[in-house]
Amino acid sequence: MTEFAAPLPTGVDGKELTSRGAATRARLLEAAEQIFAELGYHEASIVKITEAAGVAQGTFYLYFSGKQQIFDELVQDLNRRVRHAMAEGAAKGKTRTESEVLGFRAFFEFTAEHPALYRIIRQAEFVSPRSLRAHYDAIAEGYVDGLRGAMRRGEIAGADPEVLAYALMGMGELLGMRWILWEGVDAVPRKLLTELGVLIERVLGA
Amino acid sequence: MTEFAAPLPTGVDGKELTSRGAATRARLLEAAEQIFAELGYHEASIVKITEAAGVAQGTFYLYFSGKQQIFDELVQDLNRRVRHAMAEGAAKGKTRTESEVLGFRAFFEFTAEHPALYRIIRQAEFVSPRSLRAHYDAIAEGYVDGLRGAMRRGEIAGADPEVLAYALMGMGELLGMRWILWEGVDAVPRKLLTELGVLIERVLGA
Amino acid sequence: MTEFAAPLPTGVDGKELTSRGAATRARLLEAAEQIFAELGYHEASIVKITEAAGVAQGTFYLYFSGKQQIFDELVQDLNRRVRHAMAEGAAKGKTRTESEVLGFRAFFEFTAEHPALYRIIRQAEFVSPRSLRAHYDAIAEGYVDGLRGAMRRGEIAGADPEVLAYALMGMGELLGMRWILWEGVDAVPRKLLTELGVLIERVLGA
Amino acid sequence: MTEFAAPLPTGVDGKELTSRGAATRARLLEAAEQIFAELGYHEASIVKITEAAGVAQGTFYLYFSGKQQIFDELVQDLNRRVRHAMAEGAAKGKTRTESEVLGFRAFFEFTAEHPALYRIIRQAEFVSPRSLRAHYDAIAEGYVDGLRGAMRRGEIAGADPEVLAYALMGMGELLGMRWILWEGVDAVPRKLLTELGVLIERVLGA
DNA sequence: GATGAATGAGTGTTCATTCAT
DNA sequence: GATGAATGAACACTCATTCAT
Repeated sequence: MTEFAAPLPTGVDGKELTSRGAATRARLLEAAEQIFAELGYHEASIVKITEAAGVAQGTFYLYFSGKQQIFDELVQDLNRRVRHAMAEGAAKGKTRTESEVLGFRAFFEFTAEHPALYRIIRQAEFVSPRSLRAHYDAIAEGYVDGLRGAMRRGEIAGADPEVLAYALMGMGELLGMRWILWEGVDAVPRKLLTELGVLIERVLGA
Repeated sequence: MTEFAAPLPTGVDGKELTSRGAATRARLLEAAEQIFAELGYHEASIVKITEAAGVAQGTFYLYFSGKQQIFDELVQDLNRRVRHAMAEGAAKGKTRTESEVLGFRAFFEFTAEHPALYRIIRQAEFVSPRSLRAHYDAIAEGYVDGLRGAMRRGEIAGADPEVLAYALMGMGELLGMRWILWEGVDAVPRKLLTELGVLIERVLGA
Repeated sequence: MTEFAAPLPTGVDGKELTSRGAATRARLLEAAEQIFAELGYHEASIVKITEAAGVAQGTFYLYFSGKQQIFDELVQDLNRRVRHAMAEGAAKGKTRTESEVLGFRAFFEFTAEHPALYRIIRQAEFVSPRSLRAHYDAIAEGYVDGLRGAMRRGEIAGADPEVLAYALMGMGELLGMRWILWEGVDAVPRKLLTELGVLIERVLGA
Repeated sequence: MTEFAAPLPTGVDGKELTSRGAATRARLLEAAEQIFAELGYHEASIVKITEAAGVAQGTFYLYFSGKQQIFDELVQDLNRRVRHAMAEGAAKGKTRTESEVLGFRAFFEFTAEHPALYRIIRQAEFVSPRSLRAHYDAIAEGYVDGLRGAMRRGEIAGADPEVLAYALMGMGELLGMRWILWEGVDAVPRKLLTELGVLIERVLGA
């Protein structure tokens, strides 16, 4: 599980921080997450972020080298959280196949429960293409092995596992956008979860 | 087919245009499409668009009320084109089921063949949420009836047809992003098309 | 004399200007000259320049790509003016030797009569070293030939003509700084001019 | 020789320093000299100076009241060093006239051997005009008496001794800039030194 | 119909300086 | 004596939009 741990926070000069500094940095990160999710990358501004964090503008640059960097850090953070949630979901499965289904259900539930966070990701296409690709690839990678094993054992139908992974992520994202984000609901509707479970199973050919 | 026709072009004051005016407007629209696709909404600027169109800055505001409006118009245009392509694709199917599969394959092929255009759409989330939702809904709507009919006749498995439609669009988009946009290929790889066909059939339970 | 002519003014995009545009550009250049001379490069700011020119900040960037560029242009302009003044001074000499002396006296008189302008040059060492070197070299170059000829004819004593040119410029500059700039006088004191004439003749060994 | 000694170092509050404090202050001064010479006054920043000195930012203000003050102190220090070098140079002369020539050669050699330091001086025009004038005046003053005496004895030609002093400094500076700084050489080229010796003698009319 | 000069609010970022610890 | 977090005013620069010609 250490693979999901965030690196030690440092100042922009790479030096370790006092607890006061670490707290300020965390406040900025939190504020940025909220502002980016609400306003989008471009409408978000350093002023708005620092105001939300309750610090002066200059303070921002003590901890982040710029707007892009804090965005990238947010994407990485999000990535760690998604993968953590997926691993936890998969762990609940009793059979291997169940694990695959539950893993992707966890992915969906995460995007569904943090729709605001997921809006951040979709911005990355123009802001930081590398981050975007790294994000999807990291999730897919964590899945490909499990899928390959399940195929070998004949538990799920054959297909290119990477294609499968991306297809499932795509499904999850658009479904989350349509029924969670646009509908403005807080909880994932039970009916949608059922529908989704069925679709995942169909795609996997389980 | 009239449903896919664009409205008559007018000036920003709503008046009809001379043929010279209509030509200028068209040049601006074309230039905007290219610039938005290449640079994204925010990096695109009116100067760049007017330069690409070979007109002065002020000319832009003779035909469009602002940056947002031309973006919205582009999204609507794109929407008409996608739906047109899907209808043509579906028309090639001999059975109803084949039509459904071919329709979505056409959707995917369109996004795959115009990856640059599709980048425009994904920007809309923060730029013009209404346009984004209208876009996806228009596509889904055109599909729901066909799916419902196929279900009634037992040709495909039961499921909420709107969920199905969004799931398929999500699949198509992420697959296109991963293998067309990121891979930088011009043509859709045959292998991917086969994989996709299989996945669509599985999702439809056909 | 065409060698001292300034290039046609254009916008930052390289396009020719209307007379209105050319006038604005000239006002900015004038304002910049005054502000740089008064405040120095670093204390000078675009706001101050545009305020002095009576235009909005954005207008500045219609004609100049930045602070450095307008500075460089000012240095080049100054260079043309100095060389023009020197050529005119030299032209008044009846003998070749007299020409050399008068040429350098003209250099000194120019720095003395435009002390503010000359402060701009001395800033260039850190701001735009290329400009600085180009400036001194252009002046020296214009002189070396004359000096070489005079030496050949035995009118002045032998020495490396480039060394001679730089030595004379250095003399002129520090004398101007000390007695014109620091003394705050408007006209060149007659006594200083006499002293200088003597020193030039001595250095030249005339 | 006590005239060239630096005053006792104190903190910004005027209090005497412990040896630890004096050491820190010295490290800062050294770092500042290097940073100013390399980067110029404006590009130099307190952060860079304190980093180079290996102390925290706040420490700077324990010993100096600000950026200007440390700059002024550096200029004064430089002044003491130049004058010391000139006095040593002059002392080597066997006759009075030789002393004058050697004194100015020492001035030139100093600027030539410490070109980086001399860049600091030329910045002072806008940063600290008083320091600049004080610097040149102190050097000139130390020379005027000697020149006057030599004139009275008919060893050198008549001229305003202050004008003479400034003229020589100007020559030396520009020659140093052109052939040492721009040429990037470490040692003073022998040929230049010879040329310079000749020019000094000519100017002095010796 | 078209131009292009002009605007000004807004951006991200820097840095000398202060101060609680 | 030393630290380093925090400040905030200032800066260079961009760009959607307006308008006189």
